[in-house]
Amino acid sequence: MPKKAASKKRERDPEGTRQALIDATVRLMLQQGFAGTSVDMICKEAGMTKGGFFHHFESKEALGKAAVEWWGQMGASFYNAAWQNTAIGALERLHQMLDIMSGFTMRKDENCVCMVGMMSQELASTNPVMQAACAKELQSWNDQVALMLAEAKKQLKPATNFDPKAVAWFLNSLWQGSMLVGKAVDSQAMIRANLKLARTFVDSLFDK
Amino acid sequence: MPKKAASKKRERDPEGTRQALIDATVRLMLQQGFAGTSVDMICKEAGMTKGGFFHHFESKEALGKAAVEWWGQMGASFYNAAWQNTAIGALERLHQMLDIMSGFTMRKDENCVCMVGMMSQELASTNPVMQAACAKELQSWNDQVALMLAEAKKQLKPATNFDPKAVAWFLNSLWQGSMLVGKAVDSQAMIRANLKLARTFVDSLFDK
DNA sequence: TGTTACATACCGACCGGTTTGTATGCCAAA
DNA sequence: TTTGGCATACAAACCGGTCGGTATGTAACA
Repeated sequence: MPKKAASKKRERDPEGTRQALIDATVRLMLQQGFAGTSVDMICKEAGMTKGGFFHHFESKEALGKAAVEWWGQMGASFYNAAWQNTAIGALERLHQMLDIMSGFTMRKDENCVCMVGMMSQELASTNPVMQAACAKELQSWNDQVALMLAEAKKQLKPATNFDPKAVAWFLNSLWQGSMLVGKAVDSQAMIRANLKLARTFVDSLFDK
Repeated sequence: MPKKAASKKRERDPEGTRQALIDATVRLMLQQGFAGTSVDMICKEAGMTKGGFFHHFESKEALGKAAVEWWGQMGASFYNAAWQNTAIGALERLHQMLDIMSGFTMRKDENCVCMVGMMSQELASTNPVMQAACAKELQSWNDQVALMLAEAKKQLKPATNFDPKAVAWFLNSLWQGSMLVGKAVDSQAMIRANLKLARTFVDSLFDK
């Protein structure tokens, strides 16, 4: 969403340059992590020089934060197809979300990995700024899922009482862990199998 | 286990020095990750100099591999209390394992984190040596859990048929993801809640 | 037992290259 | 003519790893 209407053809496109830097960061850090990715590499990947980079971001950390936030928005825009689907019941929405997640494992030449999970694992215990940024994204994902679970509880008979937020954290953790383990054992099929089991777990929360 | 009886007092202790380097590595990398931890820092932490370090390990990567392997042995020695407990049934052994995992969240001044998970997340996609080392540890954990699940299947009536290995990967992923998310949102209680839900999930695989 | 010969454990200076970040200046758009 | 976007050049610290040297232990042999 550009702040000014891009009516004229712009030769200079600071907003685009900034986004190009974020895109390059995501691409590289998803492969190599934060510390393993240098500002020089990011600049090269984005077709930019260091001076230009530091014009847009005051530090590497600030860029990392921006990249995590962008990843969160990006993700939400995918998940919204399920989250906002008021045409179907809450449990079906959860199913649809799991299908979307499964879809992430199907892309050719692109592994199913998460920027938030990677930055959390690497930086959460030493970098408060990045930790807060990651926690925020995980929180908001969780809130959405908990919302659906709470709604499903109203629409259906829960088999036993359960805490929507706790179950959401369960699914959140499973998802992050699946991507982590999937990368190590190099199996996207395992991630899909996990999501299938997650579906039966969610179903088992409700009667019938 | 020294090769020769240590009857005399030894001033030099290469085995101990090597282990001290591994210990220091685990301590530091658990906080800062692989790339975020320099060889100099490790040497300082272990009270050793760089020259000495490279006498014991040919590279930083070799040390990382050794640290991951040591972590795997360390973990197995904890889990064995459950894995090898032939006095109880397989499902009870699974319960006991989940309790052990829960215990990891209770330690003061020590977060519940995993060396294997951290190295996987950071290095699996760029460093084949570390990826293989991590995959091996995750595999062997999984094999042990799958074994218990298969045995439980024989001892009890499964509610529905399930694949022990797939369920083991599910639990493995949940466990890794719980530690990851727990670090980001700074909540060991959430990890414990996840493990409790894992227990009900495992129980739901069997009738009654 | 004393001596010689050698292997092992360890030290710390040093190397080339890379790191994040800065200082400065050019050039096009407003 | 001013301002903002970007490039060039540079700084100072730090990186993994090497190297020459020393201290310590062991084995063979006289």
